[in-house]
Amino acid sequence: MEYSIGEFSRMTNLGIHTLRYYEHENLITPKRNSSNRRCYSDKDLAWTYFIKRLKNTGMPIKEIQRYAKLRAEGDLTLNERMEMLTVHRESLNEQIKALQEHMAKLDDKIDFYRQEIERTSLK
Amino acid sequence: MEYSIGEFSRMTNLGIHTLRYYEHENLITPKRNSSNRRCYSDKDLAWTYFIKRLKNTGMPIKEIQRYAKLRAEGDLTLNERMEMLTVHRESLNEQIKALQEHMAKLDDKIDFYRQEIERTSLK
DNA sequence: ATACAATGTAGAGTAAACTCTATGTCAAGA
DNA sequence: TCTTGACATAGAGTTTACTCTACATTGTAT
Repeated sequence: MEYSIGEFSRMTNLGIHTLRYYEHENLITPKRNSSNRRCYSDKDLAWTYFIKRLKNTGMPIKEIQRYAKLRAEGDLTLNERMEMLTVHRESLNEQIKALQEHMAKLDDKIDFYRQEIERTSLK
Repeated sequence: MEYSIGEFSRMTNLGIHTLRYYEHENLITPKRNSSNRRCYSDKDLAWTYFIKRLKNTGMPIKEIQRYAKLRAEGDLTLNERMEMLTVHRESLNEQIKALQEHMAKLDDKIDFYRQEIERTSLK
């Protein structure tokens, strides 16, 4: 299946402007039809979901760009891409650990507040 | 103990400019000495660490500002502050869950790469 | 007394990632 | 044929959170 930018925008929850911006940055590069309209494919869709995943895990556009470039170069870059993902995996792991630690401290603080409120009878 | 902005900057790993910016935004409001220099206290230090924690868990400055304002108003806002932290705790929890899911998908992808590289003998 | 390093303020500049505006093209329905 | 409405490009504007510049004071070591 092929989709217009409007359809694709609805499917991916990315604004039309954002999609054009991503294309400008060489992240998502749909085909064009005879009248120069963008034609997004199902492959573009899967790729877009992956881009969103990288973004949601804190990878900056510049680095996604680098990954996209390797991807466009084909199978010869498989090693390099795997390396990128492995490194990113490690940073994700550290992010999670850090957040869990923050969570524990936050819980301490909330407990402290509970006690304070009890003590000063502000319940 | 009291600290100059330079000392405080080194202790907190926040740039001098950032500290002045935070003061401008009413986040950290140190005392001043007779010649108008900032005097940061140990209380400011603990508070600054907490601010950093909120930031590192994705709370925007605007919201930290709101929290700081309540804090400055004293004990009568304990309830409200605890409420804020409880809500934030929930969002942190969801962040962690989302990251863990992303991690699982990333592992799948890395495995896929490993197989592809094996298959195409690019090792 | 003087140089110089740290600090003060006000305001401009930066980077990332969008987001919007102006203007133009084109296919399809009334 | 005329008018929408979706799409096109180029470039300007926005938001967040700093970060830096220019210039004036002040504290301290020589």
